[in-house]
Amino acid sequence: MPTIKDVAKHANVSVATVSRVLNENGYVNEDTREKVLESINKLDYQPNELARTLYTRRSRMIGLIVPDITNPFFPELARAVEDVTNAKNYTFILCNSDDQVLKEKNYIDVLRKKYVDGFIIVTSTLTNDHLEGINTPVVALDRNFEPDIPCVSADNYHGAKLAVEHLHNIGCKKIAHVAGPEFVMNAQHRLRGYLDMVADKPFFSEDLVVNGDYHLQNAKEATMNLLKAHPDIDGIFVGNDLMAVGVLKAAETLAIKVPDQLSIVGFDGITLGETTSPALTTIAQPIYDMGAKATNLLMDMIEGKPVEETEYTFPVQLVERESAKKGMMLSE
Amino acid sequence: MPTIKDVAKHANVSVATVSRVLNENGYVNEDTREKVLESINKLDYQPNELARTLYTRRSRMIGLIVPDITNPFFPELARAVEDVTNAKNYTFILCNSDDQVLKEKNYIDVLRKKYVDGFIIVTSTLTNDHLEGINTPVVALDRNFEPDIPCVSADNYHGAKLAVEHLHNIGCKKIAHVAGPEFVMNAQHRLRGYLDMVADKPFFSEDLVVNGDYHLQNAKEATMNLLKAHPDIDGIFVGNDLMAVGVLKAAETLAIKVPDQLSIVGFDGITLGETTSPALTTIAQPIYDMGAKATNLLMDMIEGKPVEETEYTFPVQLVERESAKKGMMLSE
DNA sequence: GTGAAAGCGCTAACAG
DNA sequence: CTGTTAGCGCTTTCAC
Repeated sequence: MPTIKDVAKHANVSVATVSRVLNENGYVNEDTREKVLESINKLDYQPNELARTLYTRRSRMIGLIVPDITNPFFPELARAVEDVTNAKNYTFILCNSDDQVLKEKNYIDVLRKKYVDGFIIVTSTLTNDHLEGINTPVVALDRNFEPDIPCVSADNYHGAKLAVEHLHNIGCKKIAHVAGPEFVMNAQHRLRGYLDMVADKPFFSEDLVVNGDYHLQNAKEATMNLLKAHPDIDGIFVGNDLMAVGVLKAAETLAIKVPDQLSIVGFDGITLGETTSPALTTIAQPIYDMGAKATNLLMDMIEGKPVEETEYTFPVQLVERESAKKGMMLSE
Repeated sequence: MPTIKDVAKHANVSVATVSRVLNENGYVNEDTREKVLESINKLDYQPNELARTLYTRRSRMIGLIVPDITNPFFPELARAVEDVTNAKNYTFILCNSDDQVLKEKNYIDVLRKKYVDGFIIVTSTLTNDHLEGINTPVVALDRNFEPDIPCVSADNYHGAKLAVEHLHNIGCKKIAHVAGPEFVMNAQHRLRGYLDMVADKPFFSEDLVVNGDYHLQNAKEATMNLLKAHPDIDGIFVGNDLMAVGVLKAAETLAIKVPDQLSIVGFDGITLGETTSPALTTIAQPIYDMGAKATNLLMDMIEGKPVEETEYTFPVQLVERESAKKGMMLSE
C-alpha cells in the first residue's frame, strides 16, 4: 500500500503539497495539483484513515448501542442508521447491551478509545454520570434518558391511547395490558397511556396489567396467567409487537380464538407482525425514519451544527390487520 | 486524557519503560514496575488504541459482513460473533451487503483502511479476485465461496434430505420445494438434497421447484402460484424459515389448512419459527455454535495459529413442531 | 505556492 | 534494566 510519501516522491513534490490537494485546503498551483492527482491515480493511493484520525481525532465512525439485536425492531432501526452513515461516508459499529449498564459502559469506553465521533444509544439504564467527561456527541433513540441529550422517539403515550381506543371502538369490554419493563421509559409512557384510558372504567382493576418484559416468552407466560385469572378479558393492548406474538401464542395454547374471542393490538409495527396468523394489528412507529433522523441529527452534532430542538417525537399510526377486528359485539 | 508521556513524567521514567510494563514485554525492575502501575492508576491512563494500531497494524477489530440483517438468522449469528469477540477483547463491525458485491467490496475497502484484523463474510457473490492483495484473514460463514478460504457451514445437503424424508415419512404424496436464490451455494445444496430424494419419484416434475429468493414475500407469491397450479401438493420443503413463514401465509390465504392438508418443513431453526401458528417444523442449524466457531477460527488465524481444516460442517437436526405432522394419511 | 519540520500517541530497536 | 530515538502515515504551522 502506497503512502503519502510515495505519492510525493512520484509527483516530485513534498508531502505537504499532497496533503493539501487531498484535503482541498490551502493554496496549490493548478498544474502541480494535476500532477499530484495523476500520481495518486497511478499509484492507486488511498489515504490511511488511521493516521489521519490520530491527528484529527475524527474517525468517521459512530457507535450504535441497542439492547437486543434479536428483537427485530432493532435490526430495522440499525438498517436506517446504516444507510445514512454509509451515505455520509461514515461507518457504524453495532453494539448489543442486553440492557446492562456494564456492557453499555464498556462499549462506550472501547469505542471512545477508537475515537468514534458519536453515539446513538437506546438505553434505559444509562445516566449522565456514566457519560461524564465524554465530550463525544450522543443522541438517544427510542428511549430518552437524560433531559439534555437530544432524543428521537415516537409518541408512545398517544400511541397507547390509540390502541386502547381502537379496542374500545371495536367493542371490547375488558381491556388488559401486557407491559414492558418498568425501567424502560417508553414502556412507562405506554402504560400511562393505557391507564389514562381505562383507569376510570368500571371493568378496570390493577391486575389487568401484567409485565412481559419486552420478551416473547415472558409475555406468553404472563398472558397465560392473566387469561386464566380473567377469562372475560376480550382485548389486550401489548407493549410491543414481539410480546404480542407471545400473547398470540398464549391465546392459541388456551384455545382462545383471535380475534373472535380476544382482540390484540401490539406496538412497533415491525415486519414480524405482518407474518403472524392472524396478522397483528398494531401501533406502528416510523422505525426507519426515526433511525435516519437520529443519525442525521448525530452527524449534524458531530459537524458542529447547532441543534435546535432536543426532543423529536414521531407520530404513530394504527395499522389494522387481523388480530383486532370488529367482532360479534359490533352492535354495541 | 492522559498520554503515555504524562505517565512517564509522573513516574519519573521514560516512555519506553511505561510501554514495557504496558505490554509486559522486556525487562523492567519490579520496583519501577510498581511505580509505573501506580502512576497509571492515579492518572487513570488508558492507552490510545489508535496510536497503537498505527504502529502495530493490529486494531483488535473484525468485520462481519452479512447479506440481510433483517433476516433473523443473521442477528442470531451476529450475536454469537459479538459474544466471542467481546470475550477476546475484540470489537466487531457489522456490515449489511444486501447481497451486492459492490457493497461488500466497499465495506472491505473501508474496513481495511481502518486496519481491521479479519473478516467473517457471508457471501455468494464475492470471489478471490475481489480479495486479491488482501492479506487480512477471512473466514466464510454459512456459505462457502472460495475453496482456499476456511468455511464454517451446516450440512445443507443432508438437512434437505432429512426434511424431505420427514415429509415422506408422515405420508406426503407430492412434495414441492421453495428454493433460495440460485447464486447462493447453500440454496443449491438444499435444492440438490431435495432433488436427490424425489427426482425418481413418480409424482415429481420440474415445476414442483419454485424460487422464493430467501425472501418472505417472494416465497409467499411463488407458493400461491405453485399451489394453484398443483392443488394436490401435500408437502413443501422450504429453503429457509423466513420463506417458510411466507409459505404459511400463502396457505392461509388460500384457506389450505396446515398441517392437515399441507405439511411444511423449513430450514434454519431461527426463533421466529417457534412463534408462527402453527409453529414451524424445521431443520435446525446450530446457529450460535457456527457463529462462535467462525469467530474463534478467525481469531486463531489472526493470531497466526495454523488452521488445520478448511471446512467445518455442522450437523443439522430435525425439529418437529406443528407445521408438519403425521396426519390422516398416517396409515400409509 | 511550496517545503521543512514538528507532532498526534505509541512501539521497538539500539545503546548504554 | 532503562533511556534515546526513529518511525507508523498523516496534518499543519511557519518560513521561504
